Amino acid sequence: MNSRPLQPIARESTPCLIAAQLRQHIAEGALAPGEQLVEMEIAHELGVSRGPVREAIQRLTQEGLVVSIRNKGVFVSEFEAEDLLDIYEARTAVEKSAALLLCSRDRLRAGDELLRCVERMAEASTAEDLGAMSEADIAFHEKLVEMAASPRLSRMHATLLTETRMCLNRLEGRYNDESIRVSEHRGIAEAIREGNEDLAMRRLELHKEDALGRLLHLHG
Amino acid sequence: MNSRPLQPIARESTPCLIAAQLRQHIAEGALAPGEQLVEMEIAHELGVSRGPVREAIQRLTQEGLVVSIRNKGVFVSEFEAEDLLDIYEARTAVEKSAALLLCSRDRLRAGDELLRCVERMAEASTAEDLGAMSEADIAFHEKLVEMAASPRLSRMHATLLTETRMCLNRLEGRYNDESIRVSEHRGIAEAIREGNEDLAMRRLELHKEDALGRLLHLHG
DNA sequence: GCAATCAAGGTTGTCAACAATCGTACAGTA
DNA sequence: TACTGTACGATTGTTGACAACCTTGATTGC
Repeated sequence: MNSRPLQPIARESTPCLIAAQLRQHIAEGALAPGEQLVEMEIAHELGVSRGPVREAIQRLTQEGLVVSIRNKGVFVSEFEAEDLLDIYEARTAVEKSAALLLCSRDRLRAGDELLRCVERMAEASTAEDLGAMSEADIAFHEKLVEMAASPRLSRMHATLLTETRMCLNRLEGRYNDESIRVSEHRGIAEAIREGNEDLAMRRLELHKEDALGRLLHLHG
Repeated sequence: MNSRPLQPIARESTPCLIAAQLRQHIAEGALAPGEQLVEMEIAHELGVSRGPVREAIQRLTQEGLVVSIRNKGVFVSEFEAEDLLDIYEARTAVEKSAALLLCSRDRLRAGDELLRCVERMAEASTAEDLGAMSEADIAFHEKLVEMAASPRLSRMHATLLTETRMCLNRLEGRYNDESIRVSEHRGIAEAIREGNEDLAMRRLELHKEDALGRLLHLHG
């Protein structure tokens, strides 16, 4: 059944693996905003030298997940209300563009795939599993952009999604209208499936404002 | 007259300076697509060790300006027709979002500022200075996003602009309807100044398709 | 003539040590 | 008491050397 029995081996480089691990820790909140990342510490913990660690941290710096202060250290970024606005603004910009591409190319297949993501959200919602809920939420947006098959949009989106995860961590379990959250996503998926560009745009815009409303309400 | 007599000093780090220099060389075409960048060579040329150079190159890799092949080397990215589509798609996504922000915030000031950029384009056009023309073109788009005051949109856009520069280099002096190019930009600026969101969107979309049409015509 | 093998060269990947810089605590002085 | 100067600790910034790896070309055997 395996169409490609032998896949080209391409084990990722050490810095890449380290960066992925750190990224996940930050997204999950294991490394809290404001916390310092010490090169030597991480290096010792992973059993490698400072070089690869330094390279990994530098990637996170460029992604904006951590900020580096010369001769002082690197720290996990802290988000202000301003940043929340910016993250969601940028993310929506990318997703709108992706949705437009899908509408004019893969409508049906994309719509169905997204509806499948919505189903997983609904399941998590009825199970009242908030962690799975957030994961499914993220997965929906990831899929949306991924299917647009635009390397640059995807790359920009990946960073924004990590930042979104960081935001969602902060309000984990603190908001409760999960049904709205599910139906919003379903609305977007259906609009794309129907190829109704204007509707998809409006619903993505609404989704952004809704999420921001919730986040800023908790933040302020 | 000086409101801030003492500005906080913040000289950029060595890798940052190196990256900027390499980026410019790539954008200008001094480092042609496909060409190899050898760490040791660059290090020796700049009088530093491989460390900072490596860090700078790594930034360019993450920006997608160069591709790195393990144990072989890093090479300036080569663009296929597919990439041209992707670059302009992503760039327009960012610029549309920026334009919307400007429409609902800074309309008049932004519009005027952009019209000033258009003036510089027009001057370059009458002087038939194609280099200045391209620079003014880029400056217009840079200003557009910069004024939206969104750090994330700006960061994404910066990379896309460098890639755009690389594209424009290839057709320098090979297309001639400069008046259309100027009027397209003027149209976008005016739509923003008037706060006409729909019109601005349509004109940005048109601008993208026009540019792509020219580029792909020369490419294929 | 052709294929497989082997060696050489070059490039990146990794490492440990050293230098530069910054923040802080503490003592000294007006 | 408040301010200045100084020494210390910690962290990053930088360097040169070494190891791993891939590519390439020549050489050998068939």
